Amino acid sequence: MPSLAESISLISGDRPDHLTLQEQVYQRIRLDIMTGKFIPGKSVTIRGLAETLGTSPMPVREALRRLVAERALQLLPNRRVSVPAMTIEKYSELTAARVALEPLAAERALPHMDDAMVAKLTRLDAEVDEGIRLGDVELYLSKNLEFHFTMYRCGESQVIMPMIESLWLQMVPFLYLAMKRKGLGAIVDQHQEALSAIRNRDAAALAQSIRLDILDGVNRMPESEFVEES
Amino acid sequence: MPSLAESISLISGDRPDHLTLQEQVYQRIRLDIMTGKFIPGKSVTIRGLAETLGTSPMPVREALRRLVAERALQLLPNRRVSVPAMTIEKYSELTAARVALEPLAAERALPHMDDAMVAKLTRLDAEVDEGIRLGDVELYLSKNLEFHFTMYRCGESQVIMPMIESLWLQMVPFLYLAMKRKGLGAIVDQHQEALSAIRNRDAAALAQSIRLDILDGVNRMPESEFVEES
DNA sequence: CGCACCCCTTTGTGATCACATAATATAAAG
DNA sequence: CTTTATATTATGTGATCACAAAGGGGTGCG
Repeated sequence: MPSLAESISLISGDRPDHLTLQEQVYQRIRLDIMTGKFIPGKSVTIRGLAETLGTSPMPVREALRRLVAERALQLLPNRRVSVPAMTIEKYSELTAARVALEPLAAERALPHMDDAMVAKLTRLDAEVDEGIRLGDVELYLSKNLEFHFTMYRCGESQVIMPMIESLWLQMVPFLYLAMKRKGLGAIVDQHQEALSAIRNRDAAALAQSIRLDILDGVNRMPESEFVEES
Repeated sequence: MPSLAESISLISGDRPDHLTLQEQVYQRIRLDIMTGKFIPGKSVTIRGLAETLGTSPMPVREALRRLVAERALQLLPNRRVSVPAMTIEKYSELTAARVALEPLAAERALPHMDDAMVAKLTRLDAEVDEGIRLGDVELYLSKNLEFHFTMYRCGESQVIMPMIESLWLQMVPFLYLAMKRKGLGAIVDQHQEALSAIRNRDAAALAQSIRLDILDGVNRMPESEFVEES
């Protein structure tokens, strides 16, 4: 199991006891989506996936429907599903929504973060840097995801977290493919600033560092990566 | 078909051509949820709903799963689904998320609103006031929903709108029951302020009026309406 | 009177089948 | 060779069945 799979499993309810088949299928398909295994626009079929995964069409059906509801997949007018293509408009919307919600999640998490959590986040940030240094897209994306979600989860937000998860579910597949094609480049983040804001118990500074972290990473996306229309 | 039904159908894709059975079942169950037809915490069964709606369990199954993904229903550890009870923490989170997203949606919609839209919103606001004056919960909730969603939809936001829809889906059932029990009272809103901000093309003023509109309505909720824990 | 055990029912999950529709390949006509 | 018409296949949707697990109820024992 690749490293990205473990990190992605941080998203949304990982209840090991609750291992219904459709849940496993859901996790697997979601991982495949986030690591660019499906070509955007090309429709995925229930029976095809069922045969690949060695199950009946039933669990696949429910997993696909759930992923459509979470906006990781789109329902075409033909009733078929596919990975949606990324447009500039959608990307800017995703960014705007992230800027609106993630600083909020970080602020709500701050009171619940102790020294051990700061240490854990510091370690994760080091691994993010390692990924950047090596140009390892999987490592970078997985550890960056872990950094953000580990932080936000401290807030125990039952409403805001699922929304952030949905946003990443829509954003990551595109980032994965774009970075795989263009390389990581000289990515900068605001993790250090966020960490020192946490240590100082400075909610405003933390929120601001998260805002900048999102916008920093985003503005480096060349236009050539997007498709034309919705 | 009651008035609330038509307004609620403003939420999420209403494609009349696309009338698969599970879609109709979904719309119907969603309406029942928002009008308090299910007791929070009491589990709803697939077969029970199927019998009530006169279909096989299949479409109900998919509709329920979709509503769970949209957070209108919750999945209990027993694999059963129920309308989640409202807690103070959840309500404050819903409010925070609304304050974060809805002003954003309004700002994005502003450039696309013409005089006809202002006239339509003015008419809807009058109907909202009528609902308040009559103490008609259904009328108030449906027209208030229409007012907000008609405005936000002008922005053609494909990412932010579904998130706002999910928030209302979680909020409205609770409001419905609380207002039915306690009455509308002297509800105040910021619709007039929003309308004049639109006429002046003042994005900041519009965003602020939406913020206040959300917080105004929210702070009037007595604590006695909530349940104890999550 | 309270509590544990057992039986019957209900329920969610997964598999299989049937059908209508959309997609694709094939063939015929220009 | 292109294009249109046709036939064949593939696909989503809905229904039904099988099964294991959870719920509920009643009885017997402590």
